[in-house]
Amino acid sequence: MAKTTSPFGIDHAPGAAGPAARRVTSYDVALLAGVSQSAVSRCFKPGASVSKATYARVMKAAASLDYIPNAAARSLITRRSNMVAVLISNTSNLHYPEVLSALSQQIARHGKRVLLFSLVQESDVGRTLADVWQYQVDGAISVASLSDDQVVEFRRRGVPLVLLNRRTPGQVAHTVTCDQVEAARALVSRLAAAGHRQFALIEGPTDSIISQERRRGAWQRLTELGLPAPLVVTGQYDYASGGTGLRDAIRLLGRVPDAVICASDVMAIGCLDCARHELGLAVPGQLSVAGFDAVEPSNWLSYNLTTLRQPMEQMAAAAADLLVAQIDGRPTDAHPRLFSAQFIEGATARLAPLPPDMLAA
Amino acid sequence: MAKTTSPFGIDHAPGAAGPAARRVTSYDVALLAGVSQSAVSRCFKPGASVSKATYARVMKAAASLDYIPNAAARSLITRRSNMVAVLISNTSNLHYPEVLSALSQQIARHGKRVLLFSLVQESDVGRTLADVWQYQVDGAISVASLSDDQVVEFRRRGVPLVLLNRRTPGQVAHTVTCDQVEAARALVSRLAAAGHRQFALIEGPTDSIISQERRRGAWQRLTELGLPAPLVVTGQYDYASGGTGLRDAIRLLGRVPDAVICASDVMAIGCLDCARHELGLAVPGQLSVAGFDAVEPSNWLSYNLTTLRQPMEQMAAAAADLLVAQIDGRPTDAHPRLFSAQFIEGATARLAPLPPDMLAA
DNA sequence: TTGTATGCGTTATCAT
DNA sequence: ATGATAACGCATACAA
Repeated sequence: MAKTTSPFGIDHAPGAAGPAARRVTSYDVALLAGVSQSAVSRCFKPGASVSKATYARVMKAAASLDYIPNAAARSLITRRSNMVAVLISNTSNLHYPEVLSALSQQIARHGKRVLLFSLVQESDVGRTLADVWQYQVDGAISVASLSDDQVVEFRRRGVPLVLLNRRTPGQVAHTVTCDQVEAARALVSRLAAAGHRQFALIEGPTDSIISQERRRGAWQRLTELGLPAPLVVTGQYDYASGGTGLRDAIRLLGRVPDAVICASDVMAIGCLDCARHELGLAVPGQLSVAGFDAVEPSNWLSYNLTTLRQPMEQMAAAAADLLVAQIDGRPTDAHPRLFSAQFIEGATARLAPLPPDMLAA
Repeated sequence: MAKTTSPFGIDHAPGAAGPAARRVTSYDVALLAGVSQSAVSRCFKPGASVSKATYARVMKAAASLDYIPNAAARSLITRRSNMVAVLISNTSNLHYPEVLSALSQQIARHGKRVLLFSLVQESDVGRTLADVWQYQVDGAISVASLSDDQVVEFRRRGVPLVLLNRRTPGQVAHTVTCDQVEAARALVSRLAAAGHRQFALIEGPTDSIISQERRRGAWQRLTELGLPAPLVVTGQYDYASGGTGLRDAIRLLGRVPDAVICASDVMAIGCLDCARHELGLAVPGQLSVAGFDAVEPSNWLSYNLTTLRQPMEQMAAAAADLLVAQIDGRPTDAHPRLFSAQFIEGATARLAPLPPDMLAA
């Protein structure tokens, strides 16, 4: 605690910091407290059998030595690292901050920590997985798409896995998702009821399952309502894709569509800006625009976007709970946790009030 | 790899997943390869002394057994966990995603992984620190403010530390920062040169050092230029603070200021939206607005904000390099890594071209 | 309740 | 280049 007197308030270049003064172990504490090492160990295990007296002496000694149990050593014997791997890619993940901080909070509630595997591309999972095994994580939450083989490998290695907002092609795994099909259907229903007929969809990358489901839902509902097939263009979930998507749609369609549904808010915002500032279109006067995710900017005055919010907090909590249940060996049924998106009316789409049963359609 | 035939493609509830089939160890590999366990160990250590022949046999055996070294056991003896703690709060950190993914990439370049300590409040550091010690991380990067005592504790425990975009009150630590004073000065210079006289500053939380430096720089330069003192109001770095900040400023000032400098882009955007959509002010006609950070939305057509970009990629790389240098015991001088912000002209502030020497002032 | 002894899976040391 | 052996720091079964 003593402050030094060098001009920098630092003795040496910090980091030289004394050649790693031997670490304080439970033996040191035991010696000082006059008990055995196992007694010390027990004192740090909640619900162990220790007398008040020794507990007090041990804790006092521990405090005076600044003793803190070594998680590496502990995990070697307990086979619990208290770490959870989170696989996530920033590029294809729209609410990286919300998801990650929500996950981190929820995982911390269970006394575990997030070991972050941040992918540049979602397709980098393969190369990353070997690292995941090394670190002996207790489980993993993937916000990136996994192949069947990868899911199987988790199972084979006995590492519990939960997919958040992703699905696997074939293999069944524990998943926490938001019902994208239902959300897209509800959106189309509302727009159709307000008189929109010609739709355009600006999608995410073709391999994005979420985007596929959103398209499927929209398509389904349009068909049911007997409306013309939507024009579909592909984007990258980013701002620029919204603008180019709109231009492409108009060109291919030979006219301005009645409504554009974008697979992400950021694309919807790009579309909106392009419509208003570049094409001079009135939104929602001449064109309705809707997005997905309810990211923060969608709520800003300049946009006030019509969108659908996923209950991310709850989903993160569900994912953490589900994972920890598996880790603890508690029975966990395989059925997917499915949440519903919340419709945010916004002001970028012309909407008519609807009978409630239609909303659920 | 064999797929099962149950209706779910799953044998049991996944996660039951067989009672933790005994882990494959280096002994198993040694046995299969017909060598000693130490031979196996050496094969996984880069630059160890192994013959081509045994290396091949070991690797083959390892592959067939799916062997992967156990990081917990390794770190116990090597005293290297290959994990770096990252302390960051999402609320007070404006570019959480950029920072975090940049840090993760850069740390991965050094063969290490990020153990995430996501704080709800920056002030939660204290409670979090005990966890950091437990996990035996090789070092830490803090994007949250640390007290002097906390910095000292890192040193005492021999855990290398780098502060990213933060400083400590007294203690000197390794820091990577962006020169906020210079940035604010440059901004004021440009605005003053274009004729703005009455400034308002919408700041971040009073304990935010970054915000303090930005104010100091702005104030300094205004004084030098003989301009009236700016009106200062405090916000929370969020969207709403921008609007309320602007209203307060106008009320306290009795008029609309010539220019508002916001301590974050998000506040600047809030200010902008309030000015245009609620107060009906023309920006930059009647009012100039500028922000800091160049977050993605600042670049969107609806805003096109005048702001200053911090070179986050480079800063993250510098932080990672600096930390790893300390971890590896390489000499590291204590002088802070100071980056310069890049001026983004945008279209929300009336600007006049300036002689280049004035920009540096 | 407490202490003794053993093992977790690896790397490091030291012979050979 | 290779193998035996000793740590690393802790938790646990068992004896006391």
